[in-house]
Amino acid sequence: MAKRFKKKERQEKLKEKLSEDPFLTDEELTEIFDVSIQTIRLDRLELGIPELRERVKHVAENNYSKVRSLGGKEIVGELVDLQLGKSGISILETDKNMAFEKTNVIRGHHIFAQAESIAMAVIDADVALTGVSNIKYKTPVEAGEKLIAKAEVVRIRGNKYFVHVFINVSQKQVFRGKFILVVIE
Amino acid sequence: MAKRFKKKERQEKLKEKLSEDPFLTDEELTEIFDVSIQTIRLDRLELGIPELRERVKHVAENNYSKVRSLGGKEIVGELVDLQLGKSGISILETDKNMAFEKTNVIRGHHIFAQAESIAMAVIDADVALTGVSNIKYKTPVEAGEKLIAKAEVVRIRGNKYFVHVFINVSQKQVFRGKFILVVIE
DNA sequence: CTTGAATTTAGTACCTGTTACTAAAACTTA
DNA sequence: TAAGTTTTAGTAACAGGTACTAAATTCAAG
Repeated sequence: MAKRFKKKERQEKLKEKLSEDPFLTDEELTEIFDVSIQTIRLDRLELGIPELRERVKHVAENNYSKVRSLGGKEIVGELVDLQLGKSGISILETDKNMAFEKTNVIRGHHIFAQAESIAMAVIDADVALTGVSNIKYKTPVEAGEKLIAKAEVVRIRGNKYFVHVFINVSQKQVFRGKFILVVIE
Repeated sequence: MAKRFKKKERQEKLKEKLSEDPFLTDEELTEIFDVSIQTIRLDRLELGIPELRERVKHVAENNYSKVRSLGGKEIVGELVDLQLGKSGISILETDKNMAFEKTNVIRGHHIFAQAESIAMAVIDADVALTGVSNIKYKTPVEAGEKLIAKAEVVRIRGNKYFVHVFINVSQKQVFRGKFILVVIE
């Protein structure tokens, strides 16, 4: 990696490199492009690319909230109504990060995660999800649409809870699922 | 926030604070606990908590790969075998981040995401997930276990693909699901 | 009340990865 | 060859630290 490009080409490659790996220091870039560190800095300045620490911080910040809302301990979506043991409603605002790039369609597991987590929220206990059946994605959801999930406990048998979840986007149903949750004592 | 604690209590709170918000500088912590910056540093040293930049970097690094594997464009899990239009196998190493804190049981949507994404991978096209049925989580998966997902295309009808996915943990089946995928032209 | 240990504070030198700035050198191109 | 562009060199300063030494303060027990 010691080929010398001229300015424009180098700056293109620089952008590319940094979007691939935002963790590269100016010094490491020096070696990649075989120019002085000043040149790298001028390039970053011209391209409006912030310094390493800022880049890392952005990656961290973006994903910090993402992790909290998908994979974190909190429920996916915002809980707006809850009658413990009976029913609950949550709202999830979708965005581009949850969608396929080309089609802008929300990835299924985000919808599933909302459904799963509202189902668990209505049961106030340590719960294991052991069975789900009869899931249906009725229509694709686009980034930006607001998902409203309603969960209802329909039957309790021993430590097993049967919960139905329906998700709507402005009156139109986009998802339904029947969950079987097992409470762990 | 200017109450003075003694060492042990302060260190407990410090750990808590930083796990809530790892972006706090020593200086900000000084204000929170109303002690000198040296004390904060001693505390971090004793508790083995790295400096701000390291913390931010860790958040960024963790999520950089996490986002690529959950929510990102790539598939969830590692693709180890693929016969396009027919079948595929992926492996997902689970960890604590994917699990419930108390029970150490992997959250359902991670398993679902792996299943969904291997199902989509076997169909080489822009695909929308419109229907899933007959999902079953047979046994809870614990953090650290390795999930092996096998997907198989069982029927094609027009632009609809019927895919079965089975996920095993060391021979034992933990999940099965039937997906209906619609190819977008 | 005093002595000794634990705890906290103060201060210095040094580190990394930078910004901001000045100035010189090296190459293009007319 | 002169002028302009691009690159390099070098300096001071900054944030957010580490690592270390030493002094001041607090606390507990005799």
